[in-house]
Amino acid sequence: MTRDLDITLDRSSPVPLYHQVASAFEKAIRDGLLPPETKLENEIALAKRYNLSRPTMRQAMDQLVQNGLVVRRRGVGTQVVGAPVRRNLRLSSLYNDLQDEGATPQTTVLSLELVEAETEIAEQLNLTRGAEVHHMVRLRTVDGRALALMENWVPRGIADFEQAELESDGLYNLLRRAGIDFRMAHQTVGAGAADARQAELLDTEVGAPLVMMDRTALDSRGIAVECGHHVYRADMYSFDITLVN
Amino acid sequence: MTRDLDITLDRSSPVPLYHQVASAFEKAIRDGLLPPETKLENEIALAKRYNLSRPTMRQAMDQLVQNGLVVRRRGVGTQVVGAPVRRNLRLSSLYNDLQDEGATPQTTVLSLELVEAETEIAEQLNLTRGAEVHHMVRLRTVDGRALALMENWVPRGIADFEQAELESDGLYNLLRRAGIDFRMAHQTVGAGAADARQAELLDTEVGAPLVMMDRTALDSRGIAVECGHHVYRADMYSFDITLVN
DNA sequence: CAGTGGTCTAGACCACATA
DNA sequence: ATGTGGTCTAGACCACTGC
Repeated sequence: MTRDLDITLDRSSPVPLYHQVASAFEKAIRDGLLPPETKLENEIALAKRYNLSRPTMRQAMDQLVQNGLVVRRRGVGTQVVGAPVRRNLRLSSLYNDLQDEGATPQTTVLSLELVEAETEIAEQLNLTRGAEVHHMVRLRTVDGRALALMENWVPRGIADFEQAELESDGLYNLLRRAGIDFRMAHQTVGAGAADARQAELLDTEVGAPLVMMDRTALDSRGIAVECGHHVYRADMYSFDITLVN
Repeated sequence: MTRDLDITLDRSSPVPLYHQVASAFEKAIRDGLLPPETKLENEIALAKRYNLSRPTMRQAMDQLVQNGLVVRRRGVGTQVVGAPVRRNLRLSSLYNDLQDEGATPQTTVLSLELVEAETEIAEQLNLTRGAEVHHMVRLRTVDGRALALMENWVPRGIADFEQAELESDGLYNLLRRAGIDFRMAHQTVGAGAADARQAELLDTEVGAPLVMMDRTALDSRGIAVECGHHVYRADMYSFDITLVN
């Protein structure tokens, strides 16, 4: 049934106990120590085993459920899911595949300027029209092959931008270093055909299918701090989503 | 600051208290009673106000956070998010728009048969190759306009399929009625170009951009019960995603 | 410093699934 | 009948934020 995981808890660590436990289980599942469909001990026994209260143990299990690693059934128990994230049917997530193989992504800044927000952007960022925003266009390549064309807007005053930093660390790392605490993002994923400019930059044909993604990111105050419009070559990128409940 | 929401709790209801509270707040936020950036009372006061313990009140707030309606900051408080889900930048979620306007979606079953699973499908559903699966192809239209071509597979023995039921109620409702308790789904969203068959059925041109989605759905036992490959006209459909944390 | 959310405890009762 | 997860209580201490 359940092997006895050898979990060592550090009660003086700043890492919450439920997170320490959840991480240990997560690792065990990913490493195959707890194979698919394995039934876990019940929550009370687990709590006792690791000297935790039941609510704390439950919080750990909640995290596993949220991450799609286990499934709970009332009156029955908790099991490791039978079907881990599988590779795609017809869609190729080539970029991820490349990453796994140690390919080197590179980013080139095509444009970086301070502009007045158009109506659409102002709405996205909850600004008055004409407010100043940083606008940047970047091209991402992997092993020299064009992957994505990324256009982003950030309200003035949130951070300073330098081309070199943007190219070496990425937009999100730069913003995080500027003190932004991301909490939420709304994304829309669709498709479209490449226009002349996109086709040239992405080294493909006019009319070629592209994955299109729009995003608005909010910080810990619930305020929009960034929005972006990204297009990816359809043969090199796709989005993976796991829904729970 | 916080208006006093008039929430009536039914302690004898099978609906959990935290869910009753969360639903009331959710409605208040969506109705504009609690405008964006409104600061809520602290958790202890709220618990007291509604005669709940703090953990129960917290569970309610957790649900609001998870749904992207409020943001919490330690030492500061809880606020309604400043940027509710906005309309798209360049992507048009036309299908949703049509739905809002009361358009009538319709489904036609193009094919429905019991076949032996190909390797790819068998892997998706965690079956041995050659196991029998129901295979169906459906065309969805909205107000007579072609929207999506949907191909799905379900292991034999899970449910019985009838064309009429599939067209009137949809696949998921049919499976739910057969006792399937969906818990989790892995989705991959990408793009591609229409081939001849897709172009004809979706009333578009060969090479036209399509949104492509692959999905595997798991039930409460964590076992794969359905997988599908759907393609949508790019000018009529996109996926909305809200990420938290 | 005061106020907030984040974590944790030690129980309790209930609804549901399975035998 | 038994065992499971689902819910709920009434506290406690801590870490962080802002004044």
